[in-house]
Amino acid sequence: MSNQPETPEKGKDFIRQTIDKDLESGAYDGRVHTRFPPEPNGYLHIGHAKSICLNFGVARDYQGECNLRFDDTNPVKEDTEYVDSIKEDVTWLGFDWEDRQFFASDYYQFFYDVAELFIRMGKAYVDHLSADEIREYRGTLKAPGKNSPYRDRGVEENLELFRTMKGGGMKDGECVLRAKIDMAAPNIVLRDPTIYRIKHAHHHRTGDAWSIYPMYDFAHCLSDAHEGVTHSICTLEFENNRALYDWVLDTLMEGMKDASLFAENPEFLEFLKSKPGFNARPHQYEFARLNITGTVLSKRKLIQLVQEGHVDGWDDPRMPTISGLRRRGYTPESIRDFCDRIGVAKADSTVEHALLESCLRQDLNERAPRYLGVMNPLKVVIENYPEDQVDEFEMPLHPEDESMGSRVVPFSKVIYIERDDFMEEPPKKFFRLGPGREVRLRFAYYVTCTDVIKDENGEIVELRCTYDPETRGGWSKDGRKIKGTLHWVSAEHAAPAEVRLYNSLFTVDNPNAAEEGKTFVDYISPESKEVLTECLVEPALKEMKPGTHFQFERTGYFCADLRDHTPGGTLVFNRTTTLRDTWAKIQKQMKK
RNA sequence: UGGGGUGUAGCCAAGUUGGCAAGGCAACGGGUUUUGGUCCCGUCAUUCGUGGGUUCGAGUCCUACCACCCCAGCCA
Repeated sequence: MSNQPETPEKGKDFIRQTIDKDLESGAYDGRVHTRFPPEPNGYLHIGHAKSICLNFGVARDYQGECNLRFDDTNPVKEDTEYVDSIKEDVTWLGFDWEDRQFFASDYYQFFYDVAELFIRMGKAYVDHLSADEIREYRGTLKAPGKNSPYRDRGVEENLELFRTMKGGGMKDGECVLRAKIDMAAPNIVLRDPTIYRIKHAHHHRTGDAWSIYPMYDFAHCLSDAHEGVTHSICTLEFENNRALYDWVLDTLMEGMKDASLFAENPEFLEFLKSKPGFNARPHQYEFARLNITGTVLSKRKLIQLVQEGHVDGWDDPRMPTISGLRRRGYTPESIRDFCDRIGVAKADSTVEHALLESCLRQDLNERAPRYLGVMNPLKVVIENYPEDQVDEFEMPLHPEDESMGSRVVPFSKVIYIERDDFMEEPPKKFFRLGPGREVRLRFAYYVTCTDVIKDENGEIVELRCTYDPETRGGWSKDGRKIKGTLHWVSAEHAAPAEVRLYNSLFTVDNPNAAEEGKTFVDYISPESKEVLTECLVEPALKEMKPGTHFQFERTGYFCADLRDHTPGGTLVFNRTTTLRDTWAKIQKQMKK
């Protein structure tokens, strides 16, 4: 990966600007340390890719480090299936956390020790109010809350209760540990937030060792500091939580000043002092999460699509998940380029899907080898071509990159062309094949249509043509102008293939904004997936490896399916995206 | 008693000591082309949410408004 910014003159995003200032002022002794902190409760999607590129990108740009940390503080939602997929996706995107793979659950004992410290400091208490009561006592957005009757329990009582919670001696929901801050705080996050709750649940890593689990706000900042993270980057919806992030860390650092609080546990104080993160603490910065037109990017909605069977799993090529994009044929390079181009800012925004496609096409145009494949075959017999003759044409795999080499494509008397490339009554701007017209067969010959054969329903079933032997290779000495060039396959040599055409999953730009009585699933497009089973492709594709990217000339970019394609067996190709199609654009304009 | 944020072109987004509105995508013209692809050239903000003010000069400073987003989980 290049360390050179693509456009050096482009202004840095606000996070990098902040880091520049920190570096200038000597903060963190010049260290830059970030982390990507997914909760292992779902698959990663392209919104996560933005965060991954930011966090790992910042570390790369400043010769710092970026940790992979699984934020697993809620055992009922999390599973190892997700940690495996997350690791695979981050790696596939091209990032490396080296030996810094962590879990919040690695720090459970540490969190617990901090909680006891807070109790000793009089900064936390066990509350026996029910969940409903806590909500009532919290007040509203505009009205202050009121103190819990348990708020002023003594340190010893709190300690004993908290230890009972930990020891499993209480039922789920019986009580919680709360931070003692301010029930009248204008920021609701600060109204004595819950920091520990009781859950007798099996954790994917710690098993049944714990019956209490810390809340995000308590665990996250402590994890950051524990790992020596300097810049903790998250999305906008956590802006309000920053006050609590700061409170927890500042309270801990305040506590570190009083050695008497550590009388029972002096080595804990030493441990804290030895960690840079508890001396120069991390700070949180928030950026706007990614939205893209024509798709949904919320975990809840993505799960719903999978569970209700609207798509064929997390890696369905229509899904905006990393695994879905991968299977669709997106490259990591194109996704990284996209993340670079959209920028990082604080304004809520929705990026047009066209930008993602543009990044994709730019990358694939450079690297995808070209092949010939016919989606909807129309038989063509070349009447003056010798019965048993087979021509072999050597065709370049890439028109602008000779180093990619070439392949040989056989040609014979009976070929297939694309049905859309023939019109019996062509309009003015159509310059493909029609009765009496001459076109070029790519890298082969010029052919002229002499006859159209139809079945009893009037359906065109076959074309008769003649070819000009003087145009071998697809070029004529006499300088004859040929407007159209068609792709083709030799009937005798072609391989059958299944091609899956994918379009936008939704019919509207913003499926999230559903009308009265509808939800986003009501906007799923019936045309999002179309399976073509009668396709014919050139023989070179028979041995293609799953996951290979290529272009069917004049049709689009494709990818051999990761699951269903077998070299030498069933050929299955996914359409990653179409080529830019000015003919389609002209057709649209003509309809108007 | 509400608090926290954000408004620059159709979509992203630079713009940081006030000095004459980057770039990308899209769109639209034109050229090249054995892919209606690619590539190349050109057009696309007299104005920065709105109104006042300060100043020789304001997207940048002051002020008053407006719009949108987030927050009342024992989710993250």
